[in-house]
Formats: sequence, structure tokens, C-alpha cells
Amino acid sequence: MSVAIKIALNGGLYNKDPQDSELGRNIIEHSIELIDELGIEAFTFKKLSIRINSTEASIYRYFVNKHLLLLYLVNWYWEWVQYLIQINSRHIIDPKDKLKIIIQSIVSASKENPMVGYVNESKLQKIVISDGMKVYHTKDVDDENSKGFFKSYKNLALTVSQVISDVNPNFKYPYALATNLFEMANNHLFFAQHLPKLTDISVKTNVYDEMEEMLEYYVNKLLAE
Amino acid sequence: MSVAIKIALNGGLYNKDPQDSELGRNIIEHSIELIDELGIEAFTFKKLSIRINSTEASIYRYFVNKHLLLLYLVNWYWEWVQYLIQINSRHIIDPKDKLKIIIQSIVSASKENPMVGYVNESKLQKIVISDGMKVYHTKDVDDENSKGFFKSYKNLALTVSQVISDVNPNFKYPYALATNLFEMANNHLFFAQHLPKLTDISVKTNVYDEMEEMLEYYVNKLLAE
DNA sequence: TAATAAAGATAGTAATACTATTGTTTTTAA
DNA sequence: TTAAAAACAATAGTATTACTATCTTTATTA
Repeated sequence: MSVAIKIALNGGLYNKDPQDSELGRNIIEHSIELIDELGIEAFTFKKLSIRINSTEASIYRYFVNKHLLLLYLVNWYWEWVQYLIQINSRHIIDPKDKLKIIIQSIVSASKENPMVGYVNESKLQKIVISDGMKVYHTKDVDDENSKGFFKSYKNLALTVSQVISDVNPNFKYPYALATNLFEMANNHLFFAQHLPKLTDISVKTNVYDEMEEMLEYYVNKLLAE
Repeated sequence: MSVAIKIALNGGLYNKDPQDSELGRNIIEHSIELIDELGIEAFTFKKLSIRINSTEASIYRYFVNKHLLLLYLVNWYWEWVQYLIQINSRHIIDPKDKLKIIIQSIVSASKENPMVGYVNESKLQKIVISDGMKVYHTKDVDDENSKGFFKSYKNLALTVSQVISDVNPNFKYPYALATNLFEMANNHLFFAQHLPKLTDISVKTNVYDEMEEMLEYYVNKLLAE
């Protein structure tokens, strides 16, 4: 049995907490697999219900629709990154070192030992890279934002922006740089694989190492006084 | 009658070139309006056909589906930005000044005088900001990329990366910085409006001016030797 | 053991994303 | 100028999606 980490997520994201039942955890586990395989567009509750030998109606008892399920997964992911940053930097005082840990955690959130049995962090990262930004690029952003559905991401941005400001209190764009680090990490891992002309990162070497190097170069240059 | 700029786009993006007929131009004009109003998810050919007093079948004669229509519009936009950069920087020699023009063109592509009667550049920019990245975040990227469907964006990245390398030939990430400029411009205009906690740009002042300032600050710091 | 909650089975609906066919204009070219 | 061809409109039809509703079975708990 795996260690019982329970990630706290906004209750509005689900009808019934999937972490609390076998079926719920099954939905999480196999939706990650299926979205990874099909992409969010071709993924349906029908297909998921067949995969897990259940029914559409049963899945609807947990999630209002696939958009909210994706939002749940994405929030889960950012909470996971936040958690990794916390444990990996808990004894570190120098903000520069802290920022290094943050970059490592963002880039390699999937490399870490999986600690929640039913979540495949590596596949989840792939989903976040491919479909993550779709959760807020909708006509419902404002409404969903007011319900706190993007809290995990905003919290992480806050955490990272504070470390950025600790490194250089005069830097004018700590929030933008924080989110830019997340977006760059995800975008360029995607570009390296699918649109190599849009990046300098190459899949021929270790993409993760290259990504870390690039992000470190970025923050060092930008935060130099 | 407006000046006849014809933007050259990959023929695989459409069944029948919409620039060549009244109905085609109507489809472009009103799809921009309707996608801006509804977002790409709720937009359908049915709704568009009603809006322009035509039929679904007629629209399908021009575009295979709404995804390809969006791809057409997004490519159109990046060609437009490329065009703006070209005419605005045609007499400029210093690469630093050129980069400044590039930033202005990216951020304010919508502020320019409209030169194509049936394209509302301002609404088109809003679409690119909200839905632009969805065109390549699909399971068909590789296939569509091999057909040249992302050429306009890649061309622009090439153009900008060359100027970046002219400014500082030792900078290791010219392509990444180029795409990062586009993505930042779009993302943070979106964040400023909908998720202000994710950015330092504020809608209270002139967002476009602030955006330009931020991007200039970024490139200056990053490209300083 | 009765009550209750969770899950499965089944059916049904409106909308979406198309394809196909036929008829009517409009354009063009002989 | 007229016949042919292309463009467009009108209509119908299909499979899939994104649900909602209801009813039955199974498991849990009081």
C-alpha cells in the first residue's frame, strides 16, 4: 500500500471526492491514462466508463463534465509541484538555491518517485504540457476563477514570485517571471518533441537537463543586479 | 474598396480559397466575430451559417472543419504580424532598434490600421490570445506540422531569432526567446484581464504600453553581454 | 434486519459534426 | 446567346457526444 498523501483540492471541482472511494480513484487513474492516449478532445466519459468497466452515469456522479475533471487533474499536478518544492527546499535558506530547487521541481515533477498509487505523475505531466492551458482559456475563466478553481496554480505562482523577490527585491516582474517559468518549461518540452523549430532544446540530448539549464540561465540573467 | 493585400497561406488549410469569393470572405469576417463572441468551443459551422444566411454545407466547401478554420485564422494573424514587422522595420539597420519594432508589432498588431476589409485585426488578436495555442496542442500536431500548417508561426520565429542573434551572437536560446516573446505577449494580456494574480501587468494602466515595457526589459537584460 | 447509500443498467434527448443529394442561381466560355 | 459548369442553397440523414432520468442491484451501517 502506498503512503496516503491526500491532496487537498477545491470542493467545487467535483461532485463527490474521488479520493475517497475505489471507483473515484479508478476514475482518476484511468482518466490520466486515457487523456494521455487520446488527448482531451477525443476523451469522453463513455470511453472512460468502458475502460474501467463502469458506466457514464457513475462517472457523472464524481465529475460534472470532462472539463472539470481536467481542471481537477491540473490542480492536482500543481499541488504536487508545490509539495515537491516544499519538501525539496525545506532546509535551504539561500533564495538562489531555493530557486534552483524550484526549477528542478517544475521540470522534473514526473521523475520523482510516485507517492500516490493511482496517479501516474509522468503521464499527468504530459497531460499538463499538452492540455494544461486549455483549462483557463475558456469563456468561463472569470466565473471559474471566482470559485477558486485556479487556486493551486496561483498559489504556486505566489510561492515562486516570493523567492524571486528574495533573490532580487528590485526585479519588477516577479509574478510574470514565475508563471513564465511554468509556461516555458511546459511549452518547450512540447516544442522539442513536436515543433523543434520553435525552440533551442533538443530531444537528442537529455531534454530535462537542457530545460533546467535554460531556465537557470534565464533567471540568473534576469535577476542579476 | 480596401487595398487588396492578399495573404499567402498554405493551400492545405482550406478546400477552396476563401479570399477569392464573396462567401469566402464572409466566412472569414463573421467567423472572426463569432469565435470572438462564443470562443472556439461553442462556435459551430451551423451557428456561423445562420449568422451569414448561408448553410452548413456551403461552409464545409471552404473548410474541412472548425479546427482548420481556426488554424487558417491563426496563420493569417502571424503572417499579418510578419508583414507589420517588415514594413515597420524596413529602413532600420540597428538590430536593437529592429527588436524594438518587433516587440511593438507583436503587442500592438491590433492597433494598426486595418488593411484588409473583411478581417478585424483587433478581434483576431483576441482570438489568437484566447485560442491560438489550441491549434498545435492536439494529437495531430506532427501530421499537421509535416503538411506545413504551422509555417507562418515558424517563419516568424525564424525572423525574430535572427534579429536576436544579430543583437547578441552569443545568446544561446534565440528561438526559445523568440517564441517566448510571442507567448508572453499573448499570455500576459490574457492574464491581466482574467487572472491578474499570474502577472504584474495591470489593466488599470495601458496594458499594451506595459507589455512593451516588460518585453523590452526582458530582452535587454537577457541579451546584455 | 431494515434503511441508506453507492454503483450498475438502461433509456432517452438535444446538439454536434459531419455526408449526401437534389435543385436553383450565377458565372463563364464556346 | 446559349449551353455547360461551377457555386450555392435546401433538405435530409447519420453517428457520436454530452448529458439527464429512472430503476434495479449490491454493499454498508445502524
